[in-house]
Amino acid sequence: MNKITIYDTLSGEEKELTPIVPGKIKMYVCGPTIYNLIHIGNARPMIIFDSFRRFLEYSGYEVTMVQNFTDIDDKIINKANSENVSCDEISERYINEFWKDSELLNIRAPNFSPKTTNYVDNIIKFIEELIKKGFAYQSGGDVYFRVRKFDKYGELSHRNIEDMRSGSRIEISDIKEDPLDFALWKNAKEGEPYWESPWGKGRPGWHIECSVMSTELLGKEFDIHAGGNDLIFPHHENERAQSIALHGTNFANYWMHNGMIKVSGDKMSKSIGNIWLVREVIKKYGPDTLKIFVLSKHYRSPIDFNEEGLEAQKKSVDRVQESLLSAEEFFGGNVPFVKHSENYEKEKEYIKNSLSVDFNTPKATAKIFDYSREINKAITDKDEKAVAEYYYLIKNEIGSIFGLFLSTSEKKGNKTDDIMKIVTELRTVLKKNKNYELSDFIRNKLGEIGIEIKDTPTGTEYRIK
RNA sequence: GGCAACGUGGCCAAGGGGUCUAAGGCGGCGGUCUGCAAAAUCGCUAUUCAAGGGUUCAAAUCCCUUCGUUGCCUCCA
Repeated sequence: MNKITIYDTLSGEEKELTPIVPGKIKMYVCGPTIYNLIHIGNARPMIIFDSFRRFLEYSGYEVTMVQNFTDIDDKIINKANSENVSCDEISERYINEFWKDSELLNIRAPNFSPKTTNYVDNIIKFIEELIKKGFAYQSGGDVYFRVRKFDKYGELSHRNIEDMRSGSRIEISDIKEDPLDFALWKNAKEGEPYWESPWGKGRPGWHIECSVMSTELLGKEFDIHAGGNDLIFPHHENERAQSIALHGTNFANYWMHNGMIKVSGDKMSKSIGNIWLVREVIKKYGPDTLKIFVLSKHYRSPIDFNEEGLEAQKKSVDRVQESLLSAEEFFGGNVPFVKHSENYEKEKEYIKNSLSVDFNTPKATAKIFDYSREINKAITDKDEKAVAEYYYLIKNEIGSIFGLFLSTSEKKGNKTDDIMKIVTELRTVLKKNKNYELSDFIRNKLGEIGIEIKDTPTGTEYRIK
């Protein structure tokens, strides 16, 4: 297996990936709170970590991936109240929609997709243990984590407790022993959903769910914990504190965090209201465009999102799709498999090596365009072997790692093809008779409805845009 | 105020001590092909990597300072 390095937030450096169990990787990705349709800010970690997981599998690892749904939380309660429906109805609805968007993006489902509300018993037990160990205390109907008792607090987000106090934006509360303490269990207010617990009716705090579900599904110590970098503090810091306090293990050995998507300088966020829904973007630009747009930037850098950028990306993706389609037509439908040449293996190595250094997807995706050009050249040269080789480098190597270019040829319907054949023949006759006025008229009219005519030396072709 | 990241061509974006007169994409310019067009293809489009110092035989890459941008410190992917 090739050496893979990734940047680890905790140590602040690139580290070689060494799994706890050789050949196996267990990873936990923080999923969304499901109170709305997902936007492309939510989609970035989905795209990145789905690809990373596929890359690990491509590299020979057996991967167990967990991504949770937070299905109980203030925002869900608010949404439910505003629509006058139950929280369950809200979370079920948006989980459903989440899967639709995932599928549109060609994102594989994780091995486990746990929901917080299914783990309340485990959460209660976890909290009880923390209380027994002195890391948590009850105050009224709430339970809090005693931050100062955990001496590693702040390690992950690289900050120290004293700095945080001087910031003094932390609310002072007389029910907490210390302003830094955070809630493990929240007392239920009037009209809120609740579960029975040793501390009365209430619900889990935000951070505890991930500690519990990761432990239940992956064990007390696992390999990779991932999510957006806005979760580093407080969410991941708190998760880590709870888990290490209770189990004494390292919890997660590697912390991966993706950068934010910004819109003209601001972070894309539901609370600011500058969001782009995944399904809107896909409808307008297609899944491959969105994915390559995301993957052509390094996952830790911020991305500035704008339509011009997507527009440019779409053009590049259309060109690739065009060449794949041409390759299929070149072989009359199906591109035959060919024995991997030395060159093919060399290219595979290049892709693998690029992705093995802190998952450098921009370097790998750049290859798509090189291969696309090679396909076009090979078609011109009638080099069957090369056409097939570069076709499969895109489709089966890069495509399988990133979930790209799954379907190329379904843009044409059967009847459309028949009609177009007639139109094409008509134009050929017209052109033979030098009736360019009429043949151009047909071409222009078709162009207006999005059918592009191309008169090539070998005959007339068309594309539906 | 504290912590962290970043500043590469007109725009997006890799590279992270020598193979960099810097990959790839978008755009632009020119050639080939074509009745014309589109597509394709070929060539050109950063002696330069925010600015100023320093280390080194050698820096876009390391160090310092300044300027600028962003994220986190409160729910957030």
